[in-house]
Amino acid sequence: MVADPLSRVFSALADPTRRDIVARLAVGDATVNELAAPYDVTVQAVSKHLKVLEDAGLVSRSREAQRRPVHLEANVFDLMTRWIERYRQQAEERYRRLDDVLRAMPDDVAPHPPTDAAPTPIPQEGTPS
Amino acid sequence: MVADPLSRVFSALADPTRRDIVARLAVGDATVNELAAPYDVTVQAVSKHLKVLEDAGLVSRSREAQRRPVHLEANVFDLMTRWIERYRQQAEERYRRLDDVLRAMPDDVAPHPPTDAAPTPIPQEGTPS
DNA sequence: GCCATAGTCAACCGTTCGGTTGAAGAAGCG
DNA sequence: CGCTTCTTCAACCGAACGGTTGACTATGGC
Repeated sequence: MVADPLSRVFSALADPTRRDIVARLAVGDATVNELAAPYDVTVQAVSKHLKVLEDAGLVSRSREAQRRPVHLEANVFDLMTRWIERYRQQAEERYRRLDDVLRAMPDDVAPHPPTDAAPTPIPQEGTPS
Repeated sequence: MVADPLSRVFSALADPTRRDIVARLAVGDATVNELAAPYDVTVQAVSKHLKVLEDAGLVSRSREAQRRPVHLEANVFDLMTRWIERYRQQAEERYRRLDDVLRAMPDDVAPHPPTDAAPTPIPQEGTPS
C-alpha cells in the first residue's frame, strides 16, 4: 500500500480482528502463533494482519530464536489523537459560537438552521497549520 | 455495510478525501455540490463518500429546498477517542512498569526483552470494562 | 546433517471499495 | 405545466482486501 500515514493507521484499525490484536498487545508482547490462537483463521491470515499493523507503524517485530515477538508502538496513536482532537474541538467551538449568536438574537429574527456554509478556504490536511 | 460502529468510523476516516470533507465541515455546514467542487471527481462520488460518513454517524443531512446541507456530528468522535485512549494508556502504563522493574533490578540480572506474553484472557472489545 | 518449530511468501478466489456513466427523484421557478 | 437545479440510485469496472492452500526460509535441538 502507498497511502499516507494517517490513512494507513485508520484503515489498519478499521478491522475488528486487528483492533483485538492491538488490545491484546497492550497487555504484553506476543508471538504470531499466540496471537493467532484465539481466532479461527489460519496463522498466515494473522501474519498478514500484523503486516498491515506494522506498515501503519502500530507494531514492531523483533527476533528471538525462531520467534518474532510482536510489540505495540503506542506513540503512533498520537497521530490519530491529534487529528481527531483538532476537528472535534473545532466543531464544538463552532456550536458554542452558534449558540451565542442564537441566544443574543431577538426571537422574531432567529432563523432556522442558518446554512452558514460558504466556499470555504478548504483547510488542506497536508498543511494543518 | 453491516460492520460494528467502531469499524465503520475508522474505515470512514481511512480515506483522505473523506477526512478532508470532515475537516471542511468542521468549519461549517455545506451542500453536496459545495463539498464536491474542490475535488476532481464527480458529484456522485462525493455523494457516496457522504453516505459512508453518514452510515458511520459522522455527519447528518437535513433538507432545505433542493439542497441537503451536510452537518458534522462531533459526538461520534468520542467513540474513537475512548478506544484509542484506553489502549494507549494501557500500553504506556506497561512501559512505565517495565521501566521500574528494570531500574530496580541488579544489572547482572537484567534480561533482554522479557517476552512476558501469555495466552492472555483476550480482552474482548465488545465488553470493554 | 536431519527434523521439528515459527513464520513468511506466492498464487489464487470471492467480496468490497472508489470511481465512472446514465437515468431517475425532489423541489423551486418561469 | 415544463424546465432547470441539486441530489441520489443503478449498473458496471478495475484495484485492493481478507481469506485460503501450498511451498519456502530461518532457527534450534538432537
